[in-house]
Formats: sequence, C-alpha cells, structure tokens
Amino acid sequence: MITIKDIARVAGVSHTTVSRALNGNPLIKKATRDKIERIAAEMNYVPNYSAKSLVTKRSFIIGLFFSSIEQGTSASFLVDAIKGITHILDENYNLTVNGIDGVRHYSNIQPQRFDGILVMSQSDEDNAFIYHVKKMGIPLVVLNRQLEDPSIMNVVANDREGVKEAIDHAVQLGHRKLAIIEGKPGFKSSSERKQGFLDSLIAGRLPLNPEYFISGDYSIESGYAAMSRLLNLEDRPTAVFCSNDDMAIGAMNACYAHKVDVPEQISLIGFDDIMFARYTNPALTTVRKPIAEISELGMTMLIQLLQQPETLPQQLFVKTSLVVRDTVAGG
Amino acid sequence: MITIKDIARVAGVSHTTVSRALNGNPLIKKATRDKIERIAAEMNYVPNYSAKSLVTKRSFIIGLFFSSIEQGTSASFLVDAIKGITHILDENYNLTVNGIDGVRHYSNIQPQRFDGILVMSQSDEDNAFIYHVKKMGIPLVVLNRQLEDPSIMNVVANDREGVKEAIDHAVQLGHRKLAIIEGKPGFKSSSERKQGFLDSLIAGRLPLNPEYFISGDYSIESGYAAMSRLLNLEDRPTAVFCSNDDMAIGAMNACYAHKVDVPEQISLIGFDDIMFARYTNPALTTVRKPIAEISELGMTMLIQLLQQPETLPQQLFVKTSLVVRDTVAGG
DNA sequence: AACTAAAATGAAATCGTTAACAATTCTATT
DNA sequence: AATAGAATTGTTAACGATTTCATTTTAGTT
Repeated sequence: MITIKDIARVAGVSHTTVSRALNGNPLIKKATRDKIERIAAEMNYVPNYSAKSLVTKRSFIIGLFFSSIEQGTSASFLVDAIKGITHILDENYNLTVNGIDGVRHYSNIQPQRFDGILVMSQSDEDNAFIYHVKKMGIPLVVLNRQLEDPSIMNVVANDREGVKEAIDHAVQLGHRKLAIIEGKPGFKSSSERKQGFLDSLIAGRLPLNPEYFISGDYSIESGYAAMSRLLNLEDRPTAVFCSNDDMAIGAMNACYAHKVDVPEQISLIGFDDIMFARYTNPALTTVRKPIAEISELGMTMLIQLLQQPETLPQQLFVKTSLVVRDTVAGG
Repeated sequence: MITIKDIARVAGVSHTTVSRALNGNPLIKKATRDKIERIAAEMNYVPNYSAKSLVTKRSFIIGLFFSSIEQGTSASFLVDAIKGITHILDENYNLTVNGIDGVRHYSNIQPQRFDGILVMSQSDEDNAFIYHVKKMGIPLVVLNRQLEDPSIMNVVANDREGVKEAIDHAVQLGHRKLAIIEGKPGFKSSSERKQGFLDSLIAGRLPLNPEYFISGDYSIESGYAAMSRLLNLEDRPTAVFCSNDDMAIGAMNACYAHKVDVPEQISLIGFDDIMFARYTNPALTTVRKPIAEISELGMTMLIQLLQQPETLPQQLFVKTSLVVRDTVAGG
C-alpha cells in the first residue's frame, strides 16, 4: 500500500507537502505540485479514506434511507431514487441504502458515520428516525413526503395540482360521476391527492357523492377491494381516480375479474407513473411523479448543505405531469 | 464525542483495557468488563469506525454492484437483492449500491474501501470489473450469472431445469406447437434457458420448428416485436415461452394489440416471477427465480469468505420453481 | 548587497483505535 | 511465607492522513 510518505521519499519533499499538493492547496509551487502528481500517478497512489476520515471527521458516506425495503411495492421507487442520486453524487462518496425499519440501533446513526442523509419517506412513522438524524446534527434532506416542519429541508412533488390536472382532463372528456380510491389514512400524500380531486370537482361544480369516496392503503390488494365495491354500486361512477398506480393495477385486476372493460365501461386514472403503468393492458393514464428528479434535486440540496451548513432549509416542489394513455375514454 | 480514553478515565483503567473489554477479549476479568460496559453505555459511547478501520484495515463496507442501474428493467431485481442482503448483513456493516457502468475509476475499487463485494451480474461485460476485483484481492461473490471460472464464488439459479419443468407443464396440457422468444444473444442465461426449452421438446419427441425460435434481448419492446412476428405466422404456435417476464409482458401487449386472447388463443410462459407477473391480466404463469434467496446465499458465502479467506470457491445452484397462474390453457 | 515581505516547505502533534510487549496482580503450591 | 505460573492490566507505538506553527527559500525594494 502506497502512502504519502512513500511519495514524499521519491519526490524528495516532506509528506506534508505531498498532502497539500494532492489536495489542491494553493500554497504549493506549480512545479512541485506537477512533479508530485506525476509521481503519485506513476506509483498508483490511492488515498486511505480511513485515515482521511479520522482526521477530517468526514466519512464520505451518504446514507439513503427508505421507510422500508422489506415490504411495500416501492420497487421502481428505489431504482429511480438511486438512479437520480448516483447521477449527481461524486464518485468518491459512497451511497449506502437502508430501510428505516431495519435500523435497530439508533446509535449507529451519527455524524461520524454519515456525512449526510437522504430520507425517502413514505410514512409519518419515519418521523422518529428523521428527528433522531436532525438531533444528531447530520445534514438531512427528506424526500417525497411533505413535512410540516419548516426547519427540515424537504423536496416533494406537487401532488395536489397534479391530481387536479388529471381530474380536469377526465371532466373535460365528459365525465360527471367520478370516484376516488384514497391512499393510506394519515399520510400527507393521501390527503393532498384527495384535495386535488376535490379541487377539480368543486371547480367543475360537480356533485360530491359520498359513495364515490372509498378508502384504500396504497396496496394493490386494497385497490382491488375498493374497485370491487365501486363496481357493485347500483349507480357506478364512470371514472375512478386511484391515489397511486399500484391501486390502479389492483383496480384493473378487479375490472378484469368482473369482466368490465377499461376504458369502455369505466375509466381509470393512476398516480406515480411507475414503470409498469406503460405496459398494463390497456396502458394506464396516470400522473407522473418524477422520483428521479426529486432525488437529484434532494442530493443537490444535500451537497449544498454539506458545503454550506448555514444554508436555510427550504421546501421545494417538483412539478408532476399528466401522462395520457389509454384508460380514460369520453364520459 | 466520547472516546475510549474518556471511558478509561472514568473507569480508572487504561484505554487498552477498555478497548479489550468492549471487543470481547477474553483476557479481561468479568468484573472489569461489566463495569466498563456499564460506563460505556451510560456515556453513550459509540466507536469511531474511521479509527477502527485505520488500524484494522477493515472498512465495514460491503459493495453491491449491478451491471447497471441507469438502464434496464432490473427494478424488482434490485429491491429483492437488497432485501436478501440486508436480511443477512450485520448492522454495523454498511451496504453500498452501485452500477458497474458508473464506476469510472477502478482505482476506487480496492481492499481498503470494500471488505467484500457482491456482483449482481447480468452481462458478460461485467467481466472486466469482476477480474479487477479479483486481482485486487477483495473477497468476491458473483450472483445471478453463471461464470465459467471455477476460481470465483458463484451463486446462480438452475435456469435450465426450471424452464424444462415449465415447458413440460405446457406439453402435458397438450401443447405441441411451442415457440421460444430468446434472451439477449451472448448471455449465458439465454442459452441455458433455451437449453431447458429444447430439453423438454426433445424429451417429449416434439418437432423443432425453426420458425418458432425468435430472438429477443430481454427488453419489453423486444418481447412485443417477437410476439408480433409469431402472431403473423401462418401456422401459429399454441404456446410461447418468453425467456424473461419483461418480454412476456411485451408479448402480452402484442397480443392485446392484435386482439388475440391469452390464454384462449395462445398460451404464455415467462421467467423470473417479477413482482408484476402476478398482476397482469391474465396473471402470468412463470418460473420463479428466487433473487432474494440467491442474494442471501451470496451474502452468507461472502461473510464466510471474510471470516475464512481460505474457503474454497464453489458454484452454488438455487432451485427455481414453476408458478402456475392463468396464461397457459389446454393446448 | 542588504533587508524585508511573501511564498513555499517542513516538523511535530493529532485524530481514536488496536496490538505487541512489558509489567503487575492473583492463586495455588510448597 | 515464598514463589512459580497464570491471569489481568498497562505502556507505547503504530495506522495514514491533516493541520498548526515554525522555518527556509524566493523575490522585490532600497
């Protein structure tokens, strides 16, 4: 293992000079720097990160925490997030991936081990973890779930507007009887999306039929169950907004099982635009939530926070977009 | 930041004793150990991993490398893999996730930074990376893709047998005209799965129709294209084996577009059992490749390798299983 | 040429831990 | 009570980098 001392010996300088030269310290004369860099390259020198970490107190590790990776359908989620982050992240940082539910000892979560933490949050159960991170003083950005706390950097999609736009689209096509399958109770995203749904109906002066508000929990199964209830209604809705794509897939399964044609007999709208939304039969019309962009932006904010710890926390919104495919027909 | 020296001062012993007590060294008297452990807990001591790493030359980092996370449909793949690994992995190890295609400087891949590396390999283009890791002497396990090299620890599914079993199932149901959409040319998995297909046809003494061998590349789009060709054939097959679920989904899309009913007019079999296979309409009959188990086993082998570097490399096979759902009808 | 300020380099301490070796304290035996 | 051997504990030096402070070299001015 080559160390800076080895390089120093060859270059005929002190190891201090080598350290400085290799770290871009401006005090070093160009000639010496060039020489040292050449020798370092020739000797295949690679810095020892443990030693670096010990003295600089930086770990070169960024932690990405999901609510859970053991359960839930967050598959494309995880991939898109990692994609976005690695896209931005400097190569000599390491990105670690964990489920919050897998963290048994909070003592492992401290500044010494993580230079910064990104939380891809799906549930308010993450709060305990989030506040631990905050208390420990680790630079933190929370993604995907809107926080009430303005002291924490937060990047989320503008769900409400996105949903409104989608429902407007259906209304414009003539739908008057619209139903919603709601997300998991207690989740901010659930109420935001419901609000968007209501915004549109109210703006369009459409009646609100209590039978058309069905609760779900974001799982495929709950989408199936909820849709079954809607299909059994005497006065069926003509279009159904599912608060996420997973439930929309469950809903499509229910339609298939009940031999109800989508979109001829009933229209369907999802939310998220997961990878498979494009490949359902028929292809799902949905609201795209740009997880990769959210992650990129979050990582960018985190880097900013690392470089300038005094940066003020903000709440950033990323725009969603309506993806029109084949599950919405004229009302 | 509490260090062992702080604890030593309070306990009235030397820091060496503290180090030993906290690391389970048997030389320490039970009474002193208990006392030190109590004090450490009271003071909320957490070891400094950088310092530990520096002297023990272990990084406490396990690297998980995918062929790519930027492209490809390996979404559920990634999740299942991480799931399996974190399930086994000790909490004071960190798991980092990377795409091999994202590694620009091989110099970052060395023993100093990774205690061990798992490669979830999908392509033989990974070989350069794999051999770099091997050359560096980093404990290594390659998952998912069968290697020719017996000097590398390798965990894979027994694709060939799995496919044979699935095709046997279709043959048993009366199918005589079977087609295959092949995987990406050059991939070991492609030829293995094709072999399983052939094994079954040959065992069943069925004719091999060259028109029924269509090439694909594991992408949804290639599945769509390949299926379209099959559907345009004068003498259509009655059942089609798709070398992975993604292509099966593409194939289903093609059937839907051509208004061909699955399974009434044509039967479909996939491979992998990705999460969405269960939720296609109709639900896809497929061969389950247990990625989580492969990953768990791989991680177990890696731990073994860390503890006993002299462990002989092996090639381990994990059993696949046929998942019968609704895309295969009687022939 | 002498002198001074600026620029470049070096010496030594430090980060928190483990490990080799030395020193001390027990325990049991005589 | 002395003593050997085992059982514990302590001293000191690493590990490979950065950083503070001191020193040397260089360049500019008179």
